[in-house]
Amino acid sequence: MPQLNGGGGDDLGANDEMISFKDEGEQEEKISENVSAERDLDDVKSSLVNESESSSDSEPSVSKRRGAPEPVADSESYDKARDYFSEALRRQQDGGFFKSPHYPGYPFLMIPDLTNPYLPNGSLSPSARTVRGGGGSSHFTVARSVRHQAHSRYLQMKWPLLDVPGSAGLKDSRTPTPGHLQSNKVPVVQHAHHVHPLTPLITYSNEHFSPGTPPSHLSPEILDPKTGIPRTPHPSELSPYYPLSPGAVGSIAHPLGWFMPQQGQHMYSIPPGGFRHPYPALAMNASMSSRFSPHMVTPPPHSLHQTGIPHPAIVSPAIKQEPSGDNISPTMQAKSPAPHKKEEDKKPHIKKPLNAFMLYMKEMRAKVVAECTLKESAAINQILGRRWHSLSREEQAKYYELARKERQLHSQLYPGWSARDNYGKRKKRKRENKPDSKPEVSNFFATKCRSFEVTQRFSGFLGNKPTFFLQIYLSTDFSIRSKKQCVQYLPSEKMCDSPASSHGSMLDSPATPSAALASPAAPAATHSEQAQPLSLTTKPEGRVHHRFPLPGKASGSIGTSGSQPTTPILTRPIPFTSLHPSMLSSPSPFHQAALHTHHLFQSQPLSLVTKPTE
DNA sequence: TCTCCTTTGAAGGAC
DNA sequence: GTCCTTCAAAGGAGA
Repeated sequence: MPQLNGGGGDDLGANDEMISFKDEGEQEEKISENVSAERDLDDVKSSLVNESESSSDSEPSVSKRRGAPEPVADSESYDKARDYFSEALRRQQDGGFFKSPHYPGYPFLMIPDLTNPYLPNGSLSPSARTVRGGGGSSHFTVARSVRHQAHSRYLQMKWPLLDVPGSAGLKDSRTPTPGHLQSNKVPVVQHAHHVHPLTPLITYSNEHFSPGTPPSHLSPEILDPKTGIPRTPHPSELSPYYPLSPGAVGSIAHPLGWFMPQQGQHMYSIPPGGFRHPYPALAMNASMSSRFSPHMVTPPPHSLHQTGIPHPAIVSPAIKQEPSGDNISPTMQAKSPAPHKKEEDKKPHIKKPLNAFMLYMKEMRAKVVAECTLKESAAINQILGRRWHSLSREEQAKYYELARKERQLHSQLYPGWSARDNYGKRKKRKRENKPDSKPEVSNFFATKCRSFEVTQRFSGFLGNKPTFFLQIYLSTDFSIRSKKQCVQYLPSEKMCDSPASSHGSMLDSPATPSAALASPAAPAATHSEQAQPLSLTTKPEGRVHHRFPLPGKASGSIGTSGSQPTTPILTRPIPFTSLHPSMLSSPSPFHQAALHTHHLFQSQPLSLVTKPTE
């Protein structure tokens, strides 16, 4: 019998896409933030719900839910969910995936949200970017779904807590209940800050920061839920290498913070032999008194080079060859007309200030490399991305604050600089990949998504009610993909991965509450241990799990980490054809699949995985 | 030598 | 207002 435990493994096809549905632990106040998003999709829902509309009156409104979040879990609700799944499956099989009102070519799944009054529809994303388009209503969690950045694509869904009534109707009697759940009835919501039993090398703990940083769940409001701007943490929470003063423009840096290796390293790459400080000239001019103080962040243009040391954010061939080159401010250069191409080429390249994640990466990369013995940055970045999501609010807030300071200083140093200035300055990108990006995504489901498979899995208990996740596999055909595949997570990397999973899954990162706190615009769910209905989000996991190597792409798709074994991460999804006969009572294959796989009981969030059509 | 991969976030342009 | 694209870092890998 196929299993879907992320901890085990199934080398998903090179084009597989996986979506992890995680418990975000969102608070009910988040619901109000998503009302607008829900409205935006009302028309779509209304066109899909049909008969379900008639029963909508019985469903709690958003406001009601906000005021009196009371889980609704009964057989009728589940029947509705089943019907909606059936409808979703039917439409999908008909080639008519749900269409986004904003991007008609972008499909999304509409998942009934019948049981989770806490569900902050639309606030599911680990990043603000992926939140867009999300939404839902008291009936639905609309999961929109396609993100395409560069060549990464993943579905995005949000799944309500599927609270099976009494666990009688649907819960398979064969589904064993984990002993620890039976004993204490504690929801098996694995929060990211829980140390993974197999991950002793987690490095993003408070050890890097102030030792007194309280647990995130004790101070869950460090990010402004409205503005998304992280609240300035207490200085004691901040990295000693990036001391920040709350509310102050400037701050007193560690006198030698810029000179310290590793954690105190510069923010911008510099030529070999360069100065290891983000703003060396300023640091020297200011005698290291204040790295960000206003009096020093607006130096005269020529001061940038008066020391002969280039700004680390400036990368120019001239600087690389002649560090003491011209004295013209890069801003002035950027603004000055460039009649000749050669002159343009000589313009210093003022790099973008690093964002919070980049700062985090810069700091943690070395550790991850050391711990995981990985060298490929793509793989390292995947791990870092996971860890980033596993960070507590406070920890992430530190980097957001750092990034904010960096941007502030950068803008003051180069007031005329625009990120647009760097467009096209990087190594020539393959423009040929650009046109196919959106069309590929737009037609992705219509042409490549053949079917999907669902596995319902026991998650744990909320109170005394069993909860379940769904794991959905989308059958797709990614033969159109031609890009080189990056390395996948491999078993040996598990030791380096985030402790998101309670069972070693590298795919699901279950119950990572930081899914919503990756961005300051998406305040994190708390790490609260209180029993909240599980809301599920998605993660772009699938690309790193390759089940089927693509023709001509095998080298880059499976086990490209050299010595890394190629043990599959996920087991093979359950095909419809393998459904147990006893589970085929429902007319809906979707339902059948859900029922059939119900006996799988691992404490794992819903995951949506696409697989290539064989 | 150049580009891709891979991650998240910020910024700017397009609509 | 929303969405998309690009770039920031990193270094191995492939073309």
